[in-house]
Amino acid sequence: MPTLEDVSKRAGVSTATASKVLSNTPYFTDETRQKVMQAVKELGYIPNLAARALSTGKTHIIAVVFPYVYEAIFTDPNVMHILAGIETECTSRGYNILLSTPNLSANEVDHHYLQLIQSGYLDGILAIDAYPEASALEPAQAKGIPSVAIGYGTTDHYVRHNDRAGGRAIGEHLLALGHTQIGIIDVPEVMNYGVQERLIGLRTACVEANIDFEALPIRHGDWSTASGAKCAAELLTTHPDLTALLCMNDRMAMGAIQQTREMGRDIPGDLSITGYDDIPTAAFLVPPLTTVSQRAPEQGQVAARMLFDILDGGKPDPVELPPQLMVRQSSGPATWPLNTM
Amino acid sequence: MPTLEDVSKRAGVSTATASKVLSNTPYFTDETRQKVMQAVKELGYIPNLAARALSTGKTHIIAVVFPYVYEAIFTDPNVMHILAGIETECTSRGYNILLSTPNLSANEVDHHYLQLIQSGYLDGILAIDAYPEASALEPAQAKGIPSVAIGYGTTDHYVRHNDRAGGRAIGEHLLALGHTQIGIIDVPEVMNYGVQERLIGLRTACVEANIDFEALPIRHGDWSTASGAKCAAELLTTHPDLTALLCMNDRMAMGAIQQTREMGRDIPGDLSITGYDDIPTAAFLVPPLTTVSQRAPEQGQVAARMLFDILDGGKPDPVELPPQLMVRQSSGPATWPLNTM
DNA sequence: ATTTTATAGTTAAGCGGTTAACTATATACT
DNA sequence: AGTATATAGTTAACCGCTTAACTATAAAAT
Repeated sequence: MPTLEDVSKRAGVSTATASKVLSNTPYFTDETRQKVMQAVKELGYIPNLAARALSTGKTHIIAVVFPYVYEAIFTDPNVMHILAGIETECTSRGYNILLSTPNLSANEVDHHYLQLIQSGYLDGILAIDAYPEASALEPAQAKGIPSVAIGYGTTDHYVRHNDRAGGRAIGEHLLALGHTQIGIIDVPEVMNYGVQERLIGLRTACVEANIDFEALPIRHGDWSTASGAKCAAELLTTHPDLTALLCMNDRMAMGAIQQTREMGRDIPGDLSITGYDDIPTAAFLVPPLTTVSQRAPEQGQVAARMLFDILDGGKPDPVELPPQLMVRQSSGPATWPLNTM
Repeated sequence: MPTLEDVSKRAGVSTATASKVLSNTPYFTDETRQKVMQAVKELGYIPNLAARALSTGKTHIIAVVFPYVYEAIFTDPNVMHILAGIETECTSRGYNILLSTPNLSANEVDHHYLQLIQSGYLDGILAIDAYPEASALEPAQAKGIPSVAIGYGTTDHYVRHNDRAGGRAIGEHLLALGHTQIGIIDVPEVMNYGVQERLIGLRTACVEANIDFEALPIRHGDWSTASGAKCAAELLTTHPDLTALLCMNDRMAMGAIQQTREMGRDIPGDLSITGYDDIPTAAFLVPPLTTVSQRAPEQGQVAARMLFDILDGGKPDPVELPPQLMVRQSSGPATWPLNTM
């Protein structure tokens, strides 16, 4: 691997000149520039990033951190879409992405992760923080490393989906269609902070429509399709008068759809079903699923931009992305009195 | 940020001693070790990785490369599972993962990617190579950077799913159930090399069972659920005598299942449907989908181990992971003569 | 008593860039 | 003519860590 010294020797200049020419510093004759460039080309010179990093203190690496708070995070469509958004932005800026998956679930903090953060290897950090309590960014902030949280972190800088508005939007949608008997399929409180926010938004929508939110039947799944089917079965059996099922993610909604059809009820004729997330499959289900998009790729992009802004010395304000209601065919007007079996 | 020099001063030793103590070099008194460790702890010293990298030539970073050969690669469950497998192995060895998504689709090679490869920032490369023609590893190999391909690359070192055996296995499964009229839903040749291999395996199974493979009706989808439904509709309309649909991925199989039910036919009573990949949802579909697992996490893990073996000076042999047939309820005995609508 | 060997530590030379500080010349300004 | 300024390039220190080569002492071997 040729070094800057090789280049400078071949070009007949000092390493300082070679270095400066390569970084487009002014005050060099075209001739000198040509000589250096020529040498670079002939030798196939590529700067050594470790040396540059040591010298400048900048690595052009940013870490994307997603804590192992739950299994299968690598296949969570939301998380991966966020990652895709980050990737787009970073690549276009010439930054590299380093993946880190610290184990925050244990009592002790992940040692390897702490080392990495303080190693000077990272120009900045983007963390997917699901809860304020288990923030991956606290140690980073303590060390003054520029960082942006995606979700419910405790940093000054964050971008998140407005779950409260999302819950309210989907609620208002169903209420506007005349639904008053709505069954809810969510997940246990500990599994997601955003879901709690959505429930608050949903309650607001109910209050404004004079519906008793507390009276709505609710079941806790675990995000999986299977649990959605199970919860739907329970809800429809114990509350045959329900005209809608509101699910906190699309996969559980898929399960609910299957289960509902299994029980011989038409969607949306007899029952409306809504999801959350707008996963790619949602639009292709039969019937296509009414859901809420969290605009995950945008979250990633916005977070990355925010981080670059900080690196440039800016002080960007937090961003709350409004939800995007995707009305499709799985929700329709409430039919009342219900045409039960 | 405290440096080694700070540590050595505080401990009253030379930086060499401090450095060696930290790397467990022999020939030091316990007293000296204690002094150094004490200083490290008091100062909260963390080695600067850029400096270490410059000095040792090792960064402990390996790049995971997935070319942008098709859209939505970040949500391809197989790719993400491979990534998860890699992550597990790398984390346990104290290596960091740098994500790279070069654009190989254009005529020119990705410049940023080439720079990265030759920058000395990478100890090794793991690439997901879908085709021998568009290998992300060629430039890396040219520079002598340790690299392992996952899929159909051109490197000495690779790990791949045995698609041929997989195609054969799923074929033999259907044939053993008595199916002879099998409709195939695959994707255009250019979209995936592995699929071509599966078809070869399938043909072998047919030949051995005295079935004319060439006569089997086939439709090309695009991996999506919607395309699966469309192809299924076409096949079942033009060939009402089909008793099975063999799909080249699970998502198309999902579409096929929906479409088939829409058309009033029972699965597996009237028609067997199989997928490929064994995505997480596959087991929870109604009916649960018979499919083939590519064992993606294992591919990732094996590839990572292989790379570490190379880094340790080894010369590991390529690995072909045998397919894992997941027989579930979407496939059953062929019923003949067919009970058509 | 002298040479080996093992133990315990230090000095200083890299690794490959960047950049502040400096030198040197040509041009422009009083 | 003398000073300021713009232009063009060099020297050498520095970033923080590793490690080969060296010094120095004590214990073991000859």
